[in-house]
Amino acid sequence: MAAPPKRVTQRDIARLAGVSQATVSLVLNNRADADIRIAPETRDRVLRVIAETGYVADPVARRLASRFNRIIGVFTYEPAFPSGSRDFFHPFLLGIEEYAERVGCDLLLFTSAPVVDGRRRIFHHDNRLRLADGCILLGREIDSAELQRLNRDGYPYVAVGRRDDAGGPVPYVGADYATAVTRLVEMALRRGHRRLAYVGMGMTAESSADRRDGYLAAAAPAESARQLAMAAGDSDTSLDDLLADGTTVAFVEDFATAVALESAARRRGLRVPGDLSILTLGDPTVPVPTDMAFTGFRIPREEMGRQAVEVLTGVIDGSVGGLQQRLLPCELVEGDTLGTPDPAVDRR
Amino acid sequence: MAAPPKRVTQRDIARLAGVSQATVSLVLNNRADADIRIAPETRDRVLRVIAETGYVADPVARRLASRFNRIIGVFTYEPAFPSGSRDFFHPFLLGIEEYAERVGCDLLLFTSAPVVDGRRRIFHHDNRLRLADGCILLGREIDSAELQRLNRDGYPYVAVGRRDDAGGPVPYVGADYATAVTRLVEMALRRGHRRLAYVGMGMTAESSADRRDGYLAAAAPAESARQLAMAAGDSDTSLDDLLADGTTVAFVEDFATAVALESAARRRGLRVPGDLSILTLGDPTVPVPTDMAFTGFRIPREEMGRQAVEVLTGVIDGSVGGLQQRLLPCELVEGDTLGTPDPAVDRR
DNA sequence: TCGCAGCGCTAATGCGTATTAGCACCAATG
DNA sequence: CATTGGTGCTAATACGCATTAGCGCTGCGA
Repeated sequence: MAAPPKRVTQRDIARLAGVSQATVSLVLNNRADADIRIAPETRDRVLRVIAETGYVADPVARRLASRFNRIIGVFTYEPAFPSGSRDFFHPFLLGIEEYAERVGCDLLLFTSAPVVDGRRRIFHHDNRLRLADGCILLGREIDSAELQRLNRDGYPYVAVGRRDDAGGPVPYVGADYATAVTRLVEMALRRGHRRLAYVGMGMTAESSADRRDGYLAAAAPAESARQLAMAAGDSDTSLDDLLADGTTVAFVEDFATAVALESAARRRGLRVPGDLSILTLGDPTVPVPTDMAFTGFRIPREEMGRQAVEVLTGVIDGSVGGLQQRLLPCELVEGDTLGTPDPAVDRR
Repeated sequence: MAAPPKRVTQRDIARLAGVSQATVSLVLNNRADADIRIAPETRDRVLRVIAETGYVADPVARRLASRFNRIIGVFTYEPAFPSGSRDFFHPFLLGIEEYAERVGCDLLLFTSAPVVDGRRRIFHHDNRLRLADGCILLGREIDSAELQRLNRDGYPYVAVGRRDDAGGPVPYVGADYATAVTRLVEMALRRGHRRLAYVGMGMTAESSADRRDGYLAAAAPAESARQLAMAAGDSDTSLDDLLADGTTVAFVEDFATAVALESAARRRGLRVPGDLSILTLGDPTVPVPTDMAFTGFRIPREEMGRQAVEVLTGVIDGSVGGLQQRLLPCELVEGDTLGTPDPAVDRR
C-alpha cells in the first residue's frame, strides 16, 4: 500500500486556531442560524488557518455525517464510450455534463457494474449506488426489475427515455416519439400517400413501441398500413416485400436501416422519393455515411440530458414534488426523401 | 429534503443473524486471516440474512473506515463531452472506461471544478479529489502549480500526455511525438526535400514542444528548416510565406490547419503533394471534412487511456514501484500528401 | 446583590464500516 | 487440577465531519 499521506483534518485546523473542531465545522459551513454565533475575529482566524494549510473537507466524511454529496451517478446499460454506440450516448452525456457543471455536481460513471447475461446490472453484491445522491439511467432497454428495486428502495433516479411502470411509475425525461411519428405520417398522407409501411427493428423497448403507436394512431386514413421488421443486412428482401405490396412510403425506425434501404432502391434503379419515399424516425446512432438528406425528425438528446439532471437534482433536494415525467418534442426535419406518390404507377 | 429512507446496515444484519456487527463485517469481507475464524454455520447464517435483505455495504462508510474506494477520478481541463473537443477526449475516455471496467473501478468525472480565468481548477475550496483513490488528468495544457500541489500532497495521479517536471517528476502516459515527427522528417529528407517548414499553433504545451524537438532533431541535413505559427484562419498569408521561401514540405501540427492549408493551395491551382507536400502531426481533434488522405501519424489515444488507468491503479495499490513515465509509439500513416519536390522548380 | 438573557463557544454524539485486542469456552496436556 | 493452546466470537475504537444540547461568561435590570 502506498504510504498514507497524513491529511489535514478539522482537528488540525482547530488546534492551530485554538478553537474546537465543532467551531471549524461551523465556520466552514458558514452557519448563521439564529442560535449559532461565531465572533468575527474567531471566524477570521479559522479562515486564515484554513487558507494557510489549504485544508479541504473530506467529502467522504462529509457525506457520511450529513446526507448529500453533490454527486450524480450515471448508469449506462452499455459501455458509455464505445465507438459503436458513440453517437447514441454522446449527446446525452454532453447535456448531462453541461448541466451538472452548472449546478456544481460531479458525475460518477458506474463502469464497475458487472455484466451478467449480456447486460450490465445495477444491483450486485458491491454496488456503489449510494456514493451518489441519485442516478441517471441511460440505455435503450432498462431492466424493469431493477427499476422496481430502485422504486422500492426509494433511491432517487431518472430514466432518460420514457419507461413503462415498474412496480410504480418511473420518473423520466423522454422524447415524444409518438407525436413526431404521427406528424410524419400526416405529412405523408397530405402528400397523397395511401400505402404505408413501418419498418422497425423488432425491439420491445418503449422507444420502439412509442414510434409504432404514433404510426398506428395516424395511419387510419391510409389504404394499407403495414409493419415489418428489418435489419440493415436484409435490405433487398425487405425492399422486394415493400414493392410487391405497392408501398409508397416507408417509415424506418433505424437510421442505418433507412440508409441501407435507400441504397438498395438506388441499386435497382428506383428513385427516392420518386418511386419510394423513405422517412427516418430519429438521428443516426452509429456513424453511417450517406449523402441523402433524409426527412424525419431530430431527437433532442442534449436537452434530454440537461433536463434529466435538472429533474434529478430537484428530486434529490426535494424542490420538485410529485412524479416527474417529461416528454420533449422532436423537431421535424424536412429532407429530400418524402415525395408525392406517382399516380401513374400502381406497382401492385 | 427527501424523506431519508432508512437503510439496512450491518447492525441490522447482525441483529437478525444474532451476531455482532464486527462478525458481519468479517463475513462480508471474507476475512480468513490466521487469527480470524468464523464457524461455517455462522457464516452461512449471516450470508443468508444478507441475501434476504439485499444488504449492500455503504461505500462511503467503507471508504472512511478503510482506505480505498475503487474509484478513479477523471479531471478534464475542458468539459469532457463538448462537440468541440469531442474527437480529442473521446478516444481517451474510451480506453479509460474499458480498462476501468476490467479492473472493476468506477469513474468520477470532476465536472464540478469551477472555471477560474478561463480554465478549470483542480484545487478549490470544495474539491472532491479524495472521493477517488487517484486521478487521471486530461488536457492539452495542465497547470504546473496544480501538479506541484498534487505531488506535495502525495495524491496518486497520472497525466495523459507527457508533462515536464513540476516540483518533482510527473507520472504520465504519453505519446512519443518527438520520434514520430523525426521519422516523418527523415522520410521527407529521403524523398529529396531540403526546404522544410514546421507549422505550429504557437502553443507552449509539452505536446507541441515535443513535436518541435523531433522536427529540429532530424532537420539538420536540410538547407532550411523554418518554424512558423499559423491558425486555420490565416491560411492564405501563411501559404504566401511558405511559397516565397521555396518551402517544399510543411509539417503541420494541427490537422484542421493542414486541411485549411491544402484547400488554400488548391485554390491557387497548386498541387499537393506535387507543388507542396503537407504532413500532419496527429489525428483530427475536431471533425473536419476533407477528402485528402494526409500523410502523418496516428496517436494511440485509446491505448493511452487504458495504460493511464493501469498505471494509476498500480500506483494506488502500490504494486508498481518507482516513477511511471511511459511514452507510447505513434503509428506512421502513409497518405497521399508527401511527394517528391519538383527539381525543375525553384520557387525562391 | 441576584437573576436573567443574550452571546460565543465546546463536549458529546452519530453516521456505517474495518480493525484489533482480547474474552469465554473447550480440549488436550503435564 | 492447573496450565496451555486453539477456537469463535465480541467490545471498543477509529475514520472525519455535522449537529445539537448546553456551559461559562458578560452586562443589564430589578
